[in-house]
Amino acid sequence: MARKRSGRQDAIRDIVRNKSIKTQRMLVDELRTEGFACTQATVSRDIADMGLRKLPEGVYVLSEDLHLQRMVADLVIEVVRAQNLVLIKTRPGTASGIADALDAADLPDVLGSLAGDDTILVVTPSDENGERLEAIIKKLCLLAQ
Amino acid sequence: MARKRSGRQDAIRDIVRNKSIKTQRMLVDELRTEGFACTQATVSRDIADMGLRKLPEGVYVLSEDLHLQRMVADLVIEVVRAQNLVLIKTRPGTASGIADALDAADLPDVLGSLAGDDTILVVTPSDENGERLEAIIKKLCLLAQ
DNA sequence: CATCTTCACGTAAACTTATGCATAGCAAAG
DNA sequence: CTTTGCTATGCATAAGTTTACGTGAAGATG
Repeated sequence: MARKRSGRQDAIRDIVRNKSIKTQRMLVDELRTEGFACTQATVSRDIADMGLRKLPEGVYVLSEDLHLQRMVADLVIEVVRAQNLVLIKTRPGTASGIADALDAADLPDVLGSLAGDDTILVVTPSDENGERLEAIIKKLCLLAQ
Repeated sequence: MARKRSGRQDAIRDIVRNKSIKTQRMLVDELRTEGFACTQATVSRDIADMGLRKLPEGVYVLSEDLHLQRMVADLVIEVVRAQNLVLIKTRPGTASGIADALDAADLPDVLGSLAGDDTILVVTPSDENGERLEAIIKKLCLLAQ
């Protein structure tokens, strides 16, 4: 039975990273499409357990991602992708700091990264992974916190 | 008419700095004791206007104080007071950084501060001001954010 | 087994915050 | 002195979140 719960919480992690979840109701709906039927009350408890945060913009974020979130929102200028490679253009001198935060966030799509002065090259396993990572970073860019 | 509003918002600033306000209802009550009669709806709008933040711990904080808030919560070890002087004991090497944040927050009680390596001396106008400042810092210490 | 305990969960209620609508007060224009 | 327009506000209510309570499943224990 604990299996159901932790599976669901894993799913929540994915969903929150990939979509902009603004209410617990939305999260319930997303979970349902992935085969996890539960109620909003349960999601409320999961959110408390997992320490999810709701930003002033009204979006839920993993607390592990908060640091990355702040750095990206403040310092990233542009994100582009070439197949499985994601290039992140940053403010001068900040690339390695962001790359550290990126590594620390331990995203499943990231194989490794290489930081210059104002550019980070991130290597992902496949084009698909690259696409997902690109989407995640771009989503983070939009949030101010 | 704008006078009423800005007076009230000044009062909110004071209240939020000096007490741990957890709900808009509490804020309405506090305002009422200071002669500002208004409803929760109005407070909700004031909070939005002023950019107040509700921390995960459930306490409202001025957004201007957020930076100070984070530093104090992370780095301050102890706060003591001798009359109008407040001594803040910090982690080694962080005193001047915290002092900067303290100055930047522009608290009404602070005349000036003097930072060593792991200690800050803050001078306030009177014993009363010292007491208030002590309370404010101690309040900030309790919050994790 | 029978009983007890614990844990996850749904339901419904309570609580907290945001908002649509109507209005009062004030100011500028006619 | 009206009319028009704008801002701040209250009221009622919607929207969103948390919580008290009860239930059932899965294990321990005797």
